[in-house]
Amino acid sequence: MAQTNPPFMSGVPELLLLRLLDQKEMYGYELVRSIRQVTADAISLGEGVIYPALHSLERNGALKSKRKSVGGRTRVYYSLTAKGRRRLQQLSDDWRRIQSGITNALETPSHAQA
Amino acid sequence: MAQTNPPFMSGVPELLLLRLLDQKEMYGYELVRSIRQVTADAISLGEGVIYPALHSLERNGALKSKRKSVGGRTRVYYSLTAKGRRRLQQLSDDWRRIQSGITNALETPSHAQA
DNA sequence: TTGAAATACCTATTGGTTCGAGGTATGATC
DNA sequence: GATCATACCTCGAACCAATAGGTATTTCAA
Repeated sequence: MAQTNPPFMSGVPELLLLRLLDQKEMYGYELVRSIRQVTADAISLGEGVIYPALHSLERNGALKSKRKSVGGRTRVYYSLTAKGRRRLQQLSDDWRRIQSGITNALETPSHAQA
Repeated sequence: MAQTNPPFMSGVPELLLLRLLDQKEMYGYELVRSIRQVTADAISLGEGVIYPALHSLERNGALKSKRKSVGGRTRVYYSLTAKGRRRLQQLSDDWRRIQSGITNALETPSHAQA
């Protein structure tokens, strides 16, 4: 089914990952749960979204990773690079621009004048 | 270059079209300008986005159209169907959900506790 | 002790859709 | 008579989120 490009989700995984990792380093599985938490269950992203997104962000230099062994388990911790912080800034700005545009449009009273 | 699915734009054309056409019937070229206006230039959608979106919305029954001749020019006016109004309602709800989720995530103080 | 659930990682495929560029034609303007 | 604004349209590319499926280890209850 793949229900791709669902409404309003483009760019969202990247923004959330950068935002969370800007606060502290985390590993993939943790990020999946964390995203549900910080969005109060409004947004839920599966591992099939998170892992590829992490890999792609690392590939283009926005994230760096290190492996850690914790209680017999291997975790891959990610954190932001300088480039990642710039990208976060840019995405946040984009988000706020779109957000305010839509808010304007939705709030325009139903029979307002130009 | 095609700069596709730029961050945060998925679903946006559909939402804006339904929203504007819920207020009054309009034609494509008019909608292009209107979107810039109601979003205070935050969002600008070209004809290459608007026309296919209108056709697709009409195809699946959210819009109905009628041709009008105005001063020698042919215009295709679109308006919402009942299905279109339901779709608008659903998209608005989706938008508000995502929007509040992201706002939560972005506003979380940088070193907040779980 | 066995087996289910949670933890933790991963990939392949699909599908939808936005975008820029380009194309036609008419009316207005200079 | 040329250029601009109006008004419609299509095509192709690029992108990327989602589902589904796959591996392996630890934990815990029956």
